[in-house]
Amino acid sequence: MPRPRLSFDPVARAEELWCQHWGADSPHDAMAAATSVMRVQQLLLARFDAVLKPLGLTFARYEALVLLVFSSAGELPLSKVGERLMVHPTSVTNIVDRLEASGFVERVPNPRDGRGTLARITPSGRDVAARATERLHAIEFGLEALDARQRADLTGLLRLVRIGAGDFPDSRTSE
Amino acid sequence: MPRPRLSFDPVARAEELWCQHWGADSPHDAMAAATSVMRVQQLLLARFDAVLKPLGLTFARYEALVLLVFSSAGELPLSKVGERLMVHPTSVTNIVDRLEASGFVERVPNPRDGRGTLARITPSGRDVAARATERLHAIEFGLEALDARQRADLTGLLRLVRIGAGDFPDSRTSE
DNA sequence: CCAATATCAGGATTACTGATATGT
DNA sequence: CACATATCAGTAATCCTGATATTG
Repeated sequence: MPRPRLSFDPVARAEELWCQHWGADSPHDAMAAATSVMRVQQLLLARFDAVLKPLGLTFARYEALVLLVFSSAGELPLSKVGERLMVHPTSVTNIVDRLEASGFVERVPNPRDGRGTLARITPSGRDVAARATERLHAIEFGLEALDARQRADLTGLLRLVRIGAGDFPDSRTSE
Repeated sequence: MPRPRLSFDPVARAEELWCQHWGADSPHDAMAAATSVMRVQQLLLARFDAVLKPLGLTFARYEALVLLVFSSAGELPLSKVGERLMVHPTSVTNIVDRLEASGFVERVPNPRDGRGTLARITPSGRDVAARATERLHAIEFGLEALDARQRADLTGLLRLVRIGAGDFPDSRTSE
């Protein structure tokens, strides 16, 4: 449905030129794979933000909201939110500010740590999270082009990359 | 080598909770794959920017520089740069501003179109691009965890997603 | 006159640094 | 006192809208 941006595969073209300029012994296959990740992320994020915009959400705020929906009490310390979403503490403050201004979360002091603050999801927040999820389900998170097997393969390959980059420890190794 | 951020796989955890909250018939596999793309992109970009920072480059500027290195004459219209990198015209202006301030590119009027401007790479720009590429090769673009087969598989799967999102037309179809 | 090419002004979002108030 | 948890001020990077001068 979307109009193609280019008349050729930019990743394949780049890999070809890479070999010519920097040698066939360069890790051109890694360059092509990494470039693909970057480009797909751009394409997916653009689609997600377009779908969420009418609801007053960005994808970052949606992720924070879902984290709260999934928590047992509907609330989490801001530090936990930042850790899980890999965002800077000051960015968490900003994101929660916006969500609070929209009435989707509220700040409450952490009863178990006087220094901390909890973000607590509101009924309105749960409602918008459900509607946003519906919309993302409708576009299959931008992955209509992949079948179940391919989605699992993709997740598995990226899982290896995440372990290699220290996202979480590989439970199958003794470390 | 990097210290793990979490003690569990956040993507697997999310997929589990997704089924509990929004049903096993939801496209939870697409959610898991899309979330993996987002997370890997964050991890890779952080590594790339860390490696490029000592050279005075961000990954976005590096990509623009490589585009010029690969062009036959070492120069391209700014509009072409934006198209290829999927960045907004105003962002191209900004990126070229920075590269020009660093002495890595220069602006010259487009002799074939009086409205346009070319970004032309300088000898200094070619030098820093080569050194940056060396550094990225040294970390195998963050994909040390994948072998050649896995890199090709990853690129192939993401190619399907890109075609589905309209990145470029599938040459095997008649359209 | 209409369309394309930058560029600029201004606003929005997120990342980061450094400083700070508070509490463990 | 050292450390952790937000928050704030300020800067940087990028995206976007709208306006503009120039040119095709």
